[in-house]
Amino acid sequence: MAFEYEFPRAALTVDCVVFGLDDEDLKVMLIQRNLPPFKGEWALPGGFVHVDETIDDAARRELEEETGLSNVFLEQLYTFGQLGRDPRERVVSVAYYALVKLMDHSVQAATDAADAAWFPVMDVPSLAFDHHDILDMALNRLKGKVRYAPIGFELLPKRFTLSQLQHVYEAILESELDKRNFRRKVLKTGLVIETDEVQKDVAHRAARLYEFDADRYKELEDTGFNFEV
Amino acid sequence: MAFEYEFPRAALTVDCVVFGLDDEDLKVMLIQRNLPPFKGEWALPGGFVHVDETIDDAARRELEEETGLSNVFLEQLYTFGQLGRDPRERVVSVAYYALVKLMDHSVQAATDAADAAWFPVMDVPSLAFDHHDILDMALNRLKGKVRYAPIGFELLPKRFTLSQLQHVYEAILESELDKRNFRRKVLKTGLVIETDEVQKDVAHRAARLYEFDADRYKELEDTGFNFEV
DNA sequence: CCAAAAGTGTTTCACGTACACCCATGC
DNA sequence: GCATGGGTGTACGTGAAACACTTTTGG
Repeated sequence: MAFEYEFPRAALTVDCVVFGLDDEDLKVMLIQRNLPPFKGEWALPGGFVHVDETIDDAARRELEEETGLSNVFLEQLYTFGQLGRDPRERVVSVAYYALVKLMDHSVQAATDAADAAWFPVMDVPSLAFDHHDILDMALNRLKGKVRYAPIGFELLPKRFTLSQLQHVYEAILESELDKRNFRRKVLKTGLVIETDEVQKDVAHRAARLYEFDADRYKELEDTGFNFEV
Repeated sequence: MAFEYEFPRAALTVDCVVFGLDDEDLKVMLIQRNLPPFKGEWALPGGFVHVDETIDDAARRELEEETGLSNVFLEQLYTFGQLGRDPRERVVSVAYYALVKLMDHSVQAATDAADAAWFPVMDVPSLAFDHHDILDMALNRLKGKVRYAPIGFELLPKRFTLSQLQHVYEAILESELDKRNFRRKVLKTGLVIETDEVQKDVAHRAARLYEFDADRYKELEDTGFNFEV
């Protein structure tokens, strides 16, 4: 007990909503708490912000510590400061959401922490604290942002088929899209480049693989451009 | 010095970017600091979050204390936690942006705090802390959000002319809009209702006054609707 | 040869956009 | 009567949406 202040201070934490796409389902990573409060319940990964690290750094550190994930898309979501959201004391939490490429690393590798697991976002268990509110807001942000920013790619491996990309959008937006219209629209943006590689080991006609052209997106962004799906 | 913690804690503050529309210009309210650090420089209104109030409440309280404004549109913007953003110690600030109806209360009434003043957003003085970053982000948020949410009305009195509404959009988006197309599009949303009142004391043909239909917006919102201008 | 997903064009309709003139009012 | 902003309609082109069949590959 060595740090003293003139006025009482809230504790500052980060919580991360980590999304991944597994087959057709949008999933979120949860960890089972092994400490009170809410011991044994599922919660978003997160923890305290150190006084000598930025909030972004804290989010990345906690993510790596608790789930082994690094080098992921991570963006600040909202700061939750309701009274009583933590039963112990006043805790203000800066929430982030992350998008990870589940198809690269298998789900296994990403969840070797025994108490971490992926849940379909449409079927999550009861959550600790106000983490349901945080998850809801993250889902809404994702649904909104995916329509005007090219973040869908963050859920896919570097090379992907257009059908995979379409499934990303369908999973996030919870609606079916027309294949021909989707392909035409995506290709017209000029932001996906065709490679000369095709799928392997599939029991049907192999689809062509594409890559997202991040450089071109940066150019277009400057000239006031809007990715739209 | 009565409050002790096991680990050092950041101080938590709120900062408010208050927008108003004065004639044709989008303006932001700044206050001149009378305490170090940055004494004498302009800054966003803000202050410390009390341990027993929510962050939203803190923002409203600071806004009222420092500028006399209450009952305004207020929304959380982003949380700024860079190291060194406050030279004294680690301070994390939750930024908000507010939209006020400048035409109701005259500018005078809103700025009777002697050290508060409105500046055109395109011509603000040098600001304390990282407040330029906060202002930039607030402007970008406003530009984005005004396109899909009916928040432009928050800058106008309850009853307004369609030309006033158009000026709101032109000021925020920094572009000129076609009068006929704008009126058609706005009226087609069904979210502005014609009153039987017209302007008074104008040196030309008096324009009809309209009101925003908040009830109808709530209905439409539920059925998945998007205000678009 | 069958199953499974890849890949491909056209038509239709709604909406965005560009554009110019008369009207009402106060001074 | 003139200056000032209020108010109105149409034509054109682009883009969104709906829609079905052939192709390729592995088993």
